[in-house]
Parts: sequence; structure tokens; C-alpha cells
Amino acid sequence: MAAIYVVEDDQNIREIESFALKNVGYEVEDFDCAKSFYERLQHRTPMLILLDIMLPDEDGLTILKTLRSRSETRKVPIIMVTAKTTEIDKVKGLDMGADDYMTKPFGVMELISRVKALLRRSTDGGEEKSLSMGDLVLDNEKRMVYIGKEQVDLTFKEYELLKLLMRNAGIVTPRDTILDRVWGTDFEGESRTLDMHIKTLRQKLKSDGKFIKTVRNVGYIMSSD
Amino acid sequence: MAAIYVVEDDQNIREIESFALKNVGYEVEDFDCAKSFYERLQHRTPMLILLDIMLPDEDGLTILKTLRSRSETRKVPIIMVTAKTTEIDKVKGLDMGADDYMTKPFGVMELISRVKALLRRSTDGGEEKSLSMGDLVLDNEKRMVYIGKEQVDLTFKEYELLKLLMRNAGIVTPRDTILDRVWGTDFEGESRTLDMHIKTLRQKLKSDGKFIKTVRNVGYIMSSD
DNA sequence: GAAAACTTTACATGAATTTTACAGGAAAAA
DNA sequence: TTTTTCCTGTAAAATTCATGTAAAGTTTTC
Repeated sequence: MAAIYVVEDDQNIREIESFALKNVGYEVEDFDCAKSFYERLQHRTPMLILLDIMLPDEDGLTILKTLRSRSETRKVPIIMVTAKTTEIDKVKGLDMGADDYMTKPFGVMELISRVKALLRRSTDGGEEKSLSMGDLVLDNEKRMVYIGKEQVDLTFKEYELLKLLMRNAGIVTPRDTILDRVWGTDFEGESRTLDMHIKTLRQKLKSDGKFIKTVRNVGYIMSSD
Repeated sequence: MAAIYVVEDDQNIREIESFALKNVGYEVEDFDCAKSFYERLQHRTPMLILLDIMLPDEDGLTILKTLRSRSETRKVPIIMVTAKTTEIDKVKGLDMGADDYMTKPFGVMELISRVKALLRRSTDGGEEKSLSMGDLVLDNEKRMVYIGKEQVDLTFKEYELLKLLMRNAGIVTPRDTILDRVWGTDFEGESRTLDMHIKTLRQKLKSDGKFIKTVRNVGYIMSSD
């Protein structure tokens, strides 16, 4: 699971935030300036960012704008944090695309509940976007399949086939149904086409290939046991 | 469907605009002065207005302000048109709430695409100021693309294509969608037009061209890995 | 009317898909 | 159990099909 990045120059506040979040199970990385934050961003994209508006080297709003313009971070939820109540209204008014705002000082509970709410919001919106089974993940947006971190290169039919099987994980999909859904209703004549694709799929999925099981005389089923 | 109103005193330009828009299927009504325009407005509200800044009887900016103050026209998308480049900056600076700006002379294709984009925007969301991926930057305000410091010269379609791909960075955009978004709904027949533009785009982006990946049987995806 | 932008045509290329042919092995029949 | 049958797995060859590319043609811009 990705981490939460805390960007805050005040050491005290940073530690409180960091501690609170770690305490409820999140992985946290913290930064005291924009520079180190940007550097880390090169290597890892967080699942949420807690961003202070006042930083020694760069204005929080500028950072926000930059993050929103980069494809890797465009969709990362961001909570802006500021000390002044007056300032927050100004910031909100600008509507720079932050997902939430908080004024310091704030309670630990408030922080946590806002983070949770935001994460819930950002994942619920993107439902059905991916399917997974164990370490096997099918990402429907990228149209890409992963075994853990490793990317698996599938052709069109292979992908459609796997998607169908994963959608129906745990229940048998008859051959006819597969041919119908993946190849189209009017696929005529007997041939080894489907078997062929199952074979290459199993091969490409390596050890995860065993998730695809043959149900003799009926079809195939995908299940993790 | 509602119409597009073209308000422009120069007969030549008015006819070109009018003709171009009608040609792609819009219903157009045109006016050579503010007076007749206002009269017509009493009876019918258009879905978009193309408004020249210089008119014989009333200043375009005044008209704009009036339109924005009336409840019936407050939300109608408006494109301001002006002859002088210097003037457009002034107008933009004032930020009177026009939705887009164009300087004469402009190409017919640009006009149509801006109209389409604006109509789409008025139903969808807004636009980003700039997009980036690695050292590749697309500046939507300057309407310009850079590889690091170096400026890349793109044609209109190339730019729109790249913008679409970058907006959807990380997710596959199907061919149909691309044709629909960049070329317009009514693009008929199979041809290699899209491939052609992809090819030149890849060429012009040099090493960054590899960010554009083809997803066989589906479309294209832009991603940095 | 020249130049630039865009589209079409025609063909090349190579990946994806299907076919063919046969091997292997589970279930059914003897 | 043994035999037979039928279904599925596999490999290699054949074919199909989507995309890439160049060049010519058309439209648009200036």
C-alpha cells in the first residue's frame, strides 16, 4: 500500500501528524521542505498528501498547482493545512483543486477522520476500475495486468479472456459463454482457439496461471484455491 | 437544439464564421449589430455566442457584462473575438467572464474546435492550465509544447491529440474516442488519419515520443513507464 | 497562388489470432 | 482393469488483421 506524505516545516506539528497517522496504521513519510518532498516524489507516488501552505522554500499553493499539472500526481488527494483562519478562506476561494482544508491547530481525531474520509472518497469513486486475485491485478484503465509489481504483457483477446474469468471468479464460465463474450456470438466451428489462448494466458501468468482451472466438459473457472 | 449566435459587423468574417459552423451541423443565426442581437435574444436563447469586441453601436465588453447580468444568458458560453493581439490581453486581463478568446484572423478549423471544446466544457468540467509528463510540458495558456526548454512546433490537430492523450495519461483512450474528441463526432469511414498524426507527433516529440504507446485493437495510451 | 495542414491511398510489416495435427489423459464403457 | 472414447493441451504453421509509413492528393491558410 502506498504511503501518506506529510509536508510541514514546523517539526512539532509534523511529528504530531506523522505519529497520529502511523498510529492508526498508515505508512507515513514526512518532509520539512518542498525540495526534499519533490525529490522523493520522483521515486514514489503517495496515496494522499498533507500539505502545509507556508513552507520555507516554496509556497504551498505553487506546489499544489505543480502537483495537479503532473500526470503522476494529478489524482492524488491533497489536504491543505494552514495556520490562519483568514488565509484558509482565501485559499478556498481560489479553488486550486485541493480536496480538503484544515486550520491549525487541529485535533488528532479530526486529522484522522478527514484523511480516512478523503481516502474513502477517492477509492469509492473508482470502483470496478480494477480486479484482483492474490497478487494478480487487472487494471482496466491502463488496460494492463500485473503480478505484484511486474507488468504482464497481454494481447487483446488474452486480456478480454482474463477479464471475463476474473469477473466471474469462483464460478464456472462455460466454453460457449466465453466464446460468446470474448469472440462474439457468431463464432462458428470447433477449433482449439480458446484452449490456445488459455494456454498462453497460463504461461504468461506464470505461477498465477494455476488460478485458471479446467472444468472438463463445461468450461473454465478462476479461483485462488 | 439551440443555435449559435454570431455577432460581428464585418460581413465577410461573419459569413465565414457562419458558414463554417453551419457546415459542421450547427444552427447559426448572425447579427451585424448589438441592437438586432438583443432583439432576437428576447425570443430565443442560444447555446453559445460568438461575440466581436468592436461593434458599431455598442462595445462588445459592455454586451458581455449585460449578458452575464441577465439570468437567461448568465450561463451561455461566450467566445470573444477581436482583431488586435494587444487588445486580447487587455480583455483577458479584465477577466470579464468570457469563456474563450480568439484573435482574428483565425482558421476555420480552430473556430470549430474551440466551439466544440467550449460546448463540451460547459457540460463536462474545466480545463487544466498545463500538463506535463517527464520533461514534456503542454502549456494550455500559451498553447505550446516544450521538451525541457526546447519548444516543439505542433499543428492544431497534433496539439489537440497530444492534449487529449496527456489529459488521460495512464489510461487507454480508444480510437473512437480520439476521433470523436479531436476530429468531431461525424468522422466517417476508416482511414489512416489518426495513425498518421500519431506518427508525426511521435516524430516531433523525439525521444518523448515513446510515451505514446499503441494498445492494439483499442487505442493509445500515454504513460511514462 | 504558394505554403502549410490535413486526408487519402496503397502497400509493408509484423504481431495477433486461428488452424492443423497430434499428444496426453481423464471419464465412460467393456 | 483394460480398452475405448472424447475432451483438452501443445506446438508449429498459416492466415488474418491492425497499425506504421511513404507519397500523392486535397483543403485550408495567409
